[in-house]
Amino acid sequence: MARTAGSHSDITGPRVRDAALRLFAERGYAAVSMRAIAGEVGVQAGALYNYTPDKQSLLFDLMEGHMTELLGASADDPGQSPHDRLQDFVSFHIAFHHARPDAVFIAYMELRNLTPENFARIEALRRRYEDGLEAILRAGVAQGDFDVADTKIATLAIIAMLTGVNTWFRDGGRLSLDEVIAQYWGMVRRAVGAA
Amino acid sequence: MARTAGSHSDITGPRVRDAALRLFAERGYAAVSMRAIAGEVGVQAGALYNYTPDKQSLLFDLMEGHMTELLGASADDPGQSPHDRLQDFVSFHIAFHHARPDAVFIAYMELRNLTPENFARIEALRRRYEDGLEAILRAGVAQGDFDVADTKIATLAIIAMLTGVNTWFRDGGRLSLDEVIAQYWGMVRRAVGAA
DNA sequence: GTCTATAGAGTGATAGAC
DNA sequence: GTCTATCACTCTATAGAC
Repeated sequence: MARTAGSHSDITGPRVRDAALRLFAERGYAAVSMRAIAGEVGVQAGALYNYTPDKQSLLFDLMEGHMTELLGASADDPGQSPHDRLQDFVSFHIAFHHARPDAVFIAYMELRNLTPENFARIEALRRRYEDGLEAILRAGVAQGDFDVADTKIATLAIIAMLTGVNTWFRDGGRLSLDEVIAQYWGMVRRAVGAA
Repeated sequence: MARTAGSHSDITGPRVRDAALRLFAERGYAAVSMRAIAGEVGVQAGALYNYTPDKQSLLFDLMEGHMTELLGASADDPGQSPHDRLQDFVSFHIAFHHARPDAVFIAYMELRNLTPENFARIEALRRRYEDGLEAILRAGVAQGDFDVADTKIATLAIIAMLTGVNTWFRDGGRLSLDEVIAQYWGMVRRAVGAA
C-alpha cells in the first residue's frame, strides 16, 4: 500500500467510507477516532477532511446510503398475491441484510450518535421500509389470506425476528442461508395465519 | 442534593450504579465519561474509584447483574405442559424486559465494549437463558404439541421477536402491555405450530 | 469518603507548506 | 490532495490533603 503524495481523490474517497464502515461496526462510532480511520486508509488524519466535513457527516452518509439502498432494492409487486409478496419480503430481507452486516449493524446501533436532524431523516427512511411490509400484511388481511390482529405489531415483530438472523448466522455453519430463509418463512407464514 | 464531605458509602454506591446505567443506556459506554457519571451522582470524578476499580468493571457489573437477575426471575416449571410453559415464557420475557429498558439496552448494545474475558462470561449467561427456551420447545416437539423444524433457530427467532417490543412499546400508548403480550403470544403460538 | 490537582495520553478539527 | 504541526480540550486513573 505504498503511496506517494499526489492526487488520489477518486480512490481515497470510497476507501475512507469503507474504513469508517468497518471500524464503526467493529468498535462503535464514539470509540473510533479520525486518526484510526486515517490509519486504516493509509493517510494522515487531516487528509480525511477532503472527503467529509466532519465525523458526524461520515456516519450519516453511511447510514443514509444503506437505507436508500435498502429501499431501492426491495421490489414489492402489489399485483402478486399477499402470500407471495410476504414470502419475497422474508427472503429479500434476510439475504439483503446478510450481504452487508456492517452497514446493518451501524444502522441499528448508532442511531443515538446522530444529531437530531440526521436522526429524523434516517427514521423516516426506516419507517418507509416498515410501511412496505405493513402494506403486504394489510392486503393479506383484506383478502382473507392472513389472520393478523394488528398489522403494525406484526410488522415490527416480523422485522425484529428476521433482522435477528444477522446476530448469529455465519456462512459455512450447520445450515445454508437458503435453509435458514426457508425456516424463517415457515415461522412467519404460520404466525400470520397464512394457509 | 446538597451534601457535605463525609461518609456516604452505603448510598453513594448504588447511586453510582444507577447513574452509570442511565447514562450508558442514553449515550453509550464509550461516549460517557467518568466525570459525567460523577456529575450525575453529585461527587467529583475521583470519588467514583471508591466504588469501582475502573470504568470497565462498572459496565461488566451492570451487565452481569442484569443477566443474573434475568436468570433468577425466569421460573420455568417442567411439570407443566409445553404449551403453558411457552406462554409463561413469552409473558415473562416481555414483562421483565419492559420493566428495565436501560439494562436491556446495555446488555445488547455494549457487548463489544467488554474485555474478551468479561464478554465470555456474559455470553455464557445469555446462552443459559436461551437454553431455557429451547428446552421448552424440545419438550413440546417430543410430546407432539409443537411442530418446529429446528428448535435452535426457533429459539433465536422468538427471543429476537420478543425483545424487539422494547424498541417501540411505550406505556400509555394505543395498547396496554397485557394486550401486546397477548398478541405476541398469538404469533408465537402459531409460529411453533401449537394447537 | 471526598476533595483538588495532575500525569500522560488522546480527541476533532484547522492552517499553511508543498 | 496530502503532509506536518498545532490549538484547545477531554479522557481515565492516581496521589495526597483533609
